[in-house]
Amino acid sequence: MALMELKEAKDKFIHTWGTLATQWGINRTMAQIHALLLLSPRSMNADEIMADLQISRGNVNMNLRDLMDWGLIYKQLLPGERKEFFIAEKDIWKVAKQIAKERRRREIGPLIEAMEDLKEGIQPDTEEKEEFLKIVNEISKVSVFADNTMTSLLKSDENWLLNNFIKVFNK
Amino acid sequence: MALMELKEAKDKFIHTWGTLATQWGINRTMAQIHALLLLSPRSMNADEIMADLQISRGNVNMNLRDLMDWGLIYKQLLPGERKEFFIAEKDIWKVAKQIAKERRRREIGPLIEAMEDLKEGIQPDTEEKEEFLKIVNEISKVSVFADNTMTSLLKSDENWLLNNFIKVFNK
DNA sequence: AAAAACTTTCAGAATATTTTGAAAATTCAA
DNA sequence: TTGAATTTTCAAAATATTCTGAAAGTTTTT
Repeated sequence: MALMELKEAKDKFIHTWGTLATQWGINRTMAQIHALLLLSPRSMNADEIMADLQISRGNVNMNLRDLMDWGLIYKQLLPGERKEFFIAEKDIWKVAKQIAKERRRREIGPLIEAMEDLKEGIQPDTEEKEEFLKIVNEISKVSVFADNTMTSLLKSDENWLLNNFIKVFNK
Repeated sequence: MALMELKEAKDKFIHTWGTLATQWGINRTMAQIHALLLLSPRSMNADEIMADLQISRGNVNMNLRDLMDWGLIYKQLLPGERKEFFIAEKDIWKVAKQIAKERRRREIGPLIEAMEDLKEGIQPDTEEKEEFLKIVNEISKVSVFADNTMTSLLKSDENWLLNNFIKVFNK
């Protein structure tokens, strides 16, 4: 890409972040607000975000709440200000961990639960039922494994250690 | 959940798989066809899938192709049959790896590329631009790390080794 | 207590995604 | 070849998701 001015690059960042997000099952506007706050050196209020991204108040409000649920932004009450201000977590490692954590909770958790339910509902008293349970059990095992792996990665704040482990594995 | 008959359990499995899939940004019908084939002891053709899930031919055709792109099902040409038959990969570890691989490719790849583009477009000749590049660089680092981690996990066919590593980490 | 400042809600509108099904294209047997 | 069987395409319809903006709710100031 050719040389860009800062404003242009920031817009591209916000736009790109929004587009990629839809590919990961995240709402585009939520991602754009997140990107905007990530790039903003100071906290912003709803009106500023509305003006910046040209979106409605309701939309901003809803997505700010979602972003807080995801643990990606914080509410900041400034002295002497009635309005609420929002600031993004700037430590990208924390951001990544937060996203991974949330996705683990939303994507793997329900899968494990659903498989447990199925296991409990079926008595393996025929060949067919055994076949079925075999698959359910396998999925159960794999999802518990994925869950554990995620948890481990998230717990390891010593990234260098993990990093080294990974490098060895790559050889 | 109370005791279920096999048919009921299979339907629940297919339904659940479809619902969960939408939460991970995957098309519901694609997931249902996948679930149906996972549970089917024999390969199925388009007409059978249409009848089973009550969906149109076009829909079945499109999603079968997507499932093949994901590497989750295979086309099977049976001798003496004009119709194409499809069979799912039954090894759940392979399925999980395939899904992880595909998501890595679709979700992390474009992110890395986008950040590289931004880095190239900006000259760090002002304080502001340096700030911006710092964030882009951080995201770049984190996504390359995530990419490597995924790759390592995928390469390790010796699951026991990884499993042990993970257990140690959990202590 | 009233009013002003601000946030939240939610029904309807706008947009995006998925699905249908008939027509076009392809494959294969005769 | 021809034509029957099968697969693929794609425009329009159905469905699902997201967004708007005005009204309702809340908090703070006077």
